[in-house]
Amino acid sequence: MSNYSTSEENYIKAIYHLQPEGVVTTNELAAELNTRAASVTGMMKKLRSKKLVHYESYKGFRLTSEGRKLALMIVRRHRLWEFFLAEKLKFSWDEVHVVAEEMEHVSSKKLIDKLDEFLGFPRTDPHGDPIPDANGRIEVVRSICLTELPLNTASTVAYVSDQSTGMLELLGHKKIAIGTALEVKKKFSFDNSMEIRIRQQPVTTISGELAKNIFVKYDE
Amino acid sequence: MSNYSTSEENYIKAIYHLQPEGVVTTNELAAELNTRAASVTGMMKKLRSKKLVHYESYKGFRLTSEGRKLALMIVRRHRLWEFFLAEKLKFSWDEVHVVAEEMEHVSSKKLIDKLDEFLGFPRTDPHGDPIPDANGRIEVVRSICLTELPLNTASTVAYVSDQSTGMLELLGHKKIAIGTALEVKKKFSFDNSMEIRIRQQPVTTISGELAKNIFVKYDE
DNA sequence: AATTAAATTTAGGTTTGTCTAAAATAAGAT
DNA sequence: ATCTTATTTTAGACAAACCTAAATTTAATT
Ligand SMILES: [Mn+2]
Ligand SMILES: [Mn+2]
Ligand SMILES: [Mn+2]
Ligand SMILES: [Mn+2]
Repeated sequence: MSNYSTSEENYIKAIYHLQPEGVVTTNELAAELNTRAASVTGMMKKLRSKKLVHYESYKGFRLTSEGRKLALMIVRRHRLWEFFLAEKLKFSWDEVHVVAEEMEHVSSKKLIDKLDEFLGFPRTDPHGDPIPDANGRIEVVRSICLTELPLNTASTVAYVSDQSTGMLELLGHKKIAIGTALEVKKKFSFDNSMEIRIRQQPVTTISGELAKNIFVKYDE
Repeated sequence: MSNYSTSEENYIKAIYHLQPEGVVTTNELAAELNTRAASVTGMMKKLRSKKLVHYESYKGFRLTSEGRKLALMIVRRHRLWEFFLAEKLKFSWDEVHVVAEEMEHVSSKKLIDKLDEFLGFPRTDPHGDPIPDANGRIEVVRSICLTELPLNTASTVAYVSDQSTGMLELLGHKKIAIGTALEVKKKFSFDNSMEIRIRQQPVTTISGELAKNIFVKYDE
C-alpha cells in the first residue's frame, strides 16, 4: 500500500504547507522546493497516478484525501523529531528543522507512535506548530498576532512566524519562548513598538517588527 | 568533504562487516547486499575514486583508512539508534535492526554525538556489539564462547552470534540477555548440552546448539 | 480579434544505482 | 600447455529525479 520515496514525500509535504485543501500551482511549488517547473510537472503526473493529488494540465493540483493523510503523517514525523531534538537532545530552536527534514523520511509507523509516547504526547513542536496525532488529527491553533492583543490581557506565546536564527537570538535575549505568559501594557502608534510584561518581571519594550511575528492565545 | 549516499554507505558498512581490514571479493559483497556482481564492480570504481577503497580489477578490494573511518561512523550511528530504540522506546531485540538500518543514514554528526550523550555513552548495542566512540575507537570485546567457559566460573553474557527471532524467543524464555551473570555447572559431552546457573536461580539446561551462540566474558 | 506576456508542459539530456547478458580473466585439472 | 570452470568486468538498458531549452496553452492588453 504505502511506501513513498523521500522525493515524493517532500513534494506532498510542500503542497500541504502551501495549501492543505486548496489549489497549488506549478510555479509556486517549484519555488517552495527550490526546483524547476518542469520537475514539478513530472512529479505531479506520478503523484496523480498514485492518487495522492488531483491534477489536470494547466489547472494546478490539490491533495486528495489520501494525499492529505500522507502529508499529515510526514508533518507528524517532522514535528515529533523536532520536539525530540529540542527537548531530549537540547538542540536549539533553529537547529532542529534541518535535521528533522531528514529524519521525517524514516517510515516505520511503530517508531513514530512509540516516539510520541516516549515524549509524552506533546501537542506542539518547538516552534509552536501543532503535532498531528496517530490518526492524523491536528489541532487548529486559535492564535492572534501580538499586535491585535488588547491591553492588559493575559496571554501565552503560541507561535512565531519567522523562525530564523536572528529571530531566535532576539527572542532568547528578551526571554520570550513558546509558552511564555505575557500581557501588553502599552502600545505606541508612532512606530508600533510596545511595552510588555512577562510574568512578574519589569516591563520591556519590543519593536513593532518583532511583535508582528509573535502569535499568542488568550489564557483560559 | 564528507556526505555520502545511502547506497555508498551501505556498501562501505557491508565491506567493513565482511572484513574490517582484509580483502573482500566482488561476489561476497554482492551476496551480502543482495545485489549483483556487476553492480558491485560499478560501485567499487566509484568508491575507489572517492578514496574509500583500494581496488584493482580481479583482485578484490579493502577499505582505505578513510573508508574504515566512515564505516565506523555508520556502525556507530546504527548501534546508537538500536540502543535508543530498545532502551528508550522499548522495542524488542529483533525489531531494532530494520529500523536502525534506515536511521543510520541521517548524517548529522552533532545529532549522533548528542544522542550518545543522552543515552549515557552506552558501550554496546542491544545485541552486545560494541559502539564506536565519537573518534571511531571501538572496544575489542574479549569474549569466549559459552562452550569454552570453565565450570563454576563467574561470567557475564556479552554477545549472541545468532540474532534471529527464534533465538530471541528462546533466550527470553530462559531469561538470558546481554549482561546476564551466569556460570556453567555441568557439561554433558554426549549432546553438548549443559546446566547453567543464572544468579541465585535454580540451574537450567540449555542445548549445545544454544550454548554455541552465546558468548561471555569473565567477571572482573 | 490579434498580440503579447506569463505559466505550464514537452522534448531531450544527465546522474545515480540498478539489472541481464556477453566478454574477459584467473585458476585448477588434465 | 591446454582445457574448463568460476569469477569478475564490460556493454547496454532501464527507472527515478533532476536539468535546460523549446513548444504550447492560458490570460491579459490593445
Ligand atoms: Mn524532508
Ligand atoms: Mn517546526
Ligand atoms: Mn542502511
Ligand atoms: Mn546490533
